Amino acid sequence: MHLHDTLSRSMRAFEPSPRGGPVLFYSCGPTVYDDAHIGNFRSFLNADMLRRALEFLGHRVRHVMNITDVGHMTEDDNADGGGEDKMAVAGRRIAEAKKSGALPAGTEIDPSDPYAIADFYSGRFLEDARALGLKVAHEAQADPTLMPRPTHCVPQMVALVSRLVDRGHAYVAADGVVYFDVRSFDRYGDLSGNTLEALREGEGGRISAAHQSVKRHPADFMLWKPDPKHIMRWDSPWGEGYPGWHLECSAMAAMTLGEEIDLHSGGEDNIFPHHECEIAQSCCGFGQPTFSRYWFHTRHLIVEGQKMSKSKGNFFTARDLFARGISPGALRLEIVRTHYRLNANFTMQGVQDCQRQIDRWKRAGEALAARVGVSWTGADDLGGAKDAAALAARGDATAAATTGPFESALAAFGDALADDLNISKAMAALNIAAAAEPGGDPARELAALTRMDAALGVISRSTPLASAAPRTDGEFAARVDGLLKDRAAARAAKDFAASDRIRDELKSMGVVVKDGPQGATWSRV
RNA sequence: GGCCGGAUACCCAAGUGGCCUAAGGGGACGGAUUGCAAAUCCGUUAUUCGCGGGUUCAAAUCCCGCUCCGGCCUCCA
Repeated sequence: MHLHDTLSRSMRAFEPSPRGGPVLFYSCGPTVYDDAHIGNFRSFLNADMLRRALEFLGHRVRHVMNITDVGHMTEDDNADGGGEDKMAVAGRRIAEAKKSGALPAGTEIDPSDPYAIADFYSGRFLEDARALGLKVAHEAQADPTLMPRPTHCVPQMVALVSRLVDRGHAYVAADGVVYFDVRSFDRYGDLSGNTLEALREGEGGRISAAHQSVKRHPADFMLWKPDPKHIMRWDSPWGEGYPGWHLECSAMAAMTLGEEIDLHSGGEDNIFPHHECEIAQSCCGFGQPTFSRYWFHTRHLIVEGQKMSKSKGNFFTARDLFARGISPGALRLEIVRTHYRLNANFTMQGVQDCQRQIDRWKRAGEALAARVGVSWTGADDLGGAKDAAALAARGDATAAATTGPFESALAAFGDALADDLNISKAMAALNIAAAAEPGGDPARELAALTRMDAALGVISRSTPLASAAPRTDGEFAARVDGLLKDRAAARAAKDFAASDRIRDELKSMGVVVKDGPQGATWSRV
């Protein structure tokens, strides 16, 4: 596999580490003080796609994604943690929602308890993530260590700060805050291309002189801030307080994967300062020359050609879209199909395109499954490869001479994924197979399709969630059935005017009728 | 101001020197099917790759300039 590596700014062949074992992959996950939006999910889903692509190509992967449950400051720009904790802000928002009755029924949450707020939103995040097929979120149900939380790792963070202080890479400033000394690490800036000189200029305009005075260098960043009044705080050798926001990932990556990892992913905005600081902390703290062997960053998502923002009305969380009846599979494909190093343009039209696309693949699979005599709903998130192997085993090995279109597509599909995760090209390979004259052994064909779907992760989630399901309570369904019966009678009597009138009436109820060989079926728009 | 990406048909999106008179999907249009629809199937849909120069036997692909869009420069996926 070839991957673009942010640190070397070049395409590099992905070589497994000589240490052996699975590929060690750490992804920066969400901060749970609000619902994750589709832009957040682009980064998480691209990480998931990379992981699935590696697995398709025969690697074993241990994927860890953190869930940040400490709030961090609204004015982290001060680098010493000014402003208000985001958990406190979220608490106020929840308190208001509670007052106005906007919270979902049955939600019991204490807005003044930051842990409760974090639990509330992390629960919702995990629901969304599992719906969208984030494999790590499924695995974490059996092994929670795969999705670590900083509040459970404070001792490790404190230990890391101690090591940095001991090794002379960190110091306690006059204000009692522990800072990382960026000039003690000569590779600081390598990832982002920033130089200490350029950072000193502070052209971002967010560095205030008052906060800089205590630091040895303006780019020095906070590791621990003593603050006995903070909403979330822990004991430490530097006083009761809270950790710096870059620290958690260095500590948790080391704790869950090791001091040197293979892959690290995040959104492009994480490159600086977050990942730059992680490298400094990890390399200096653990004495490793390399923190992550490859760096994978996803560009941002725009919506309908514009930057996503609440004021423009184009700000979507995953659950907003699920509630509108958009299937998780269609949302996943729309978010993931644009190459990860390009800005993706999310559109409602695109979601629809993706739904139709997935439906075609699904039909092709169902047709094959019918011939094999099995039921099939796409690859399972955890057992996709096993399912495919079992199906292939049912196949007729003696028919090896006639390879069908899906089996033939595997090579091109894999090559496309191996080419820096070229998903569009992989989709084209799959489409060419889906459009081809069916051939080969159906069980092996279905196995091939299942393998490709295990890499894309879309077919099994291509129907809307139950929460968005059409109203099918007895009264409504009985009314629809009654009208359909009338319509069937009218059609039998060739009274098509009456038949169309009833169809219009159903349409006004939000019901679309389809006449099939087995009679009419209906669905909600 | 500095640094970094991008611009391919109505939309999304591959293609990074000859196999490109540009993949794939959606849409639109035409046909089959249908009482009419829906769904499905078949066909058509960029001699051209933001604009202007240049290099080359050969450029969407390389170089220079310009325009526009996006990102980062201590909130952010």
